[in-house]
Amino acid sequence: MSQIGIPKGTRDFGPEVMVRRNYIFSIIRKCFERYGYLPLETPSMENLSTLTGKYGEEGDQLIFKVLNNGDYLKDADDAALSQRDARKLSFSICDRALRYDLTVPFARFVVMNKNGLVLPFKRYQIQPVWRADRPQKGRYREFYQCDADVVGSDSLVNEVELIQIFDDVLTELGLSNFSIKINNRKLLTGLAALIGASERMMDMTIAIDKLDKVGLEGVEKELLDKGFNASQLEIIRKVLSIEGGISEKLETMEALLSSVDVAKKGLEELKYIFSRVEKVGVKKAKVELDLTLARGLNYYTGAIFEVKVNDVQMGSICGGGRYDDLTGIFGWPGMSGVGISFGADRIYDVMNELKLFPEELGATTKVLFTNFGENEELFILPLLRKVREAGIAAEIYPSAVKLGKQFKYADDKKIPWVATIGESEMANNTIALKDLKSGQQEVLTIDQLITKLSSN
RNA sequence: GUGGUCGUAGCUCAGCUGGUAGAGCCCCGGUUUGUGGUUCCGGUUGUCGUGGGUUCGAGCCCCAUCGAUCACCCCA
Repeated sequence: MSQIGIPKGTRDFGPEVMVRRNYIFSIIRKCFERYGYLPLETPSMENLSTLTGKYGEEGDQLIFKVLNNGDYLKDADDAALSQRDARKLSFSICDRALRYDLTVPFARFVVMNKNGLVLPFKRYQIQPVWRADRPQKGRYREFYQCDADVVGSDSLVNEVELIQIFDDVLTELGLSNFSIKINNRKLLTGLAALIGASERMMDMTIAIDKLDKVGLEGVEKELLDKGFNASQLEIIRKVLSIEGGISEKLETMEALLSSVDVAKKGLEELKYIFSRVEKVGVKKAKVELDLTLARGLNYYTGAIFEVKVNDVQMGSICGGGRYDDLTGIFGWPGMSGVGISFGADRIYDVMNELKLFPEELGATTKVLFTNFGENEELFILPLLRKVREAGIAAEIYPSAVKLGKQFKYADDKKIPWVATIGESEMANNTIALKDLKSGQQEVLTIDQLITKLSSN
């Protein structure tokens, strides 16, 4: 047994997987560009201080830290070292960390470049992120996020368009049974205020976020454990029991929460978003108002989104929301932003499970020229150049092995055409072109071959 | 961080109540040497994850360890 391997939660992507991944990425990228977003890349590493405190306590612990170079113990925290307090110690021996998401590095970029940006600034970013989580189904330690964010605009038109992007991309990828769940953090803030537990809003939201998993009773139990009292539970239960369509839910919430200004604002925002989405229409998405949606990331303040595929056992494949003051932490307050993120790896897993990848993605090389020897090689090389210049992916088998082996290579690599040139073809200036799928073979000139393969 | 399941040829796995390892696929060669995928014949492959223990004897039982996987927490 060999001992080589790769770190837990990471993966190699072989050619056939990469072809499919690129298919996903290209559809997402094209859609982002159709909506006016521009590309951005940031470094894999950020300063540790840039990342800490943005993802909640739980999130901070999942940040991969990078050990300093050189004599990194020189500045180590002596107290932490002697107490073997690894967490505390890490801050004195790690100045950098791998990025945990794309939104925070984006906010950092915006602040650093505030003088040169055209506002509102719309960017997209497709890069890997790292989380020191324990891997399981659909959860990796290195995975790709595909983000689109806009900062410098309060307009809810952005929210509406981002919902359209979810719908456009996932529909184009062939998904049909998925739900875009929408909520607004302001409602949760308002609810917490109403029951007099503003400072414990996170505890509350984390508990009610589990409604579909543990049921109403489970949620109430968790809330009780966390010290909420009966009258508080009463109100929360009312909210969680709200049923019906989007407008009914909104009306009921209004009746419950209209005394709280924040909540009122949140309800107005939601109404606006839903009415516009309805007006513009969706392709395949089911747009839902999910009052239990909370989302763990600390920085969200307004609308929040999550996308789930309904017929596959898998966590959410996309997320997003509005954050009013993410740039404020880096010294530029008042810049509201909103963004979404596609989890490419989960989308890949879902599409794989549902067999949604098109068949023909595998074929890259279109035609293989067989190799009989040096004379033929000399004859073929110029032809090959001509074929490639016509935009046709072509290759020559690099050595003159048995013909059967060369055909098998084409077959294994799913190359659809094989061009054979031997003595008689050279004499007549022709090519024997075989269609591996049908088994048919015909004799063509080079120009006929190019015409044929260009139109296929 | 907590818990469950599983580690046998390159891959997927079998191996009965403990008696010194198998199948299919893949790969390689052949089927008279310019035609793959289909048929037929032949061949290679393993310190049974690692370390220890029980036993006359362990792939199988016990302990430890590492790895994979699933669930919880949280999240894409």
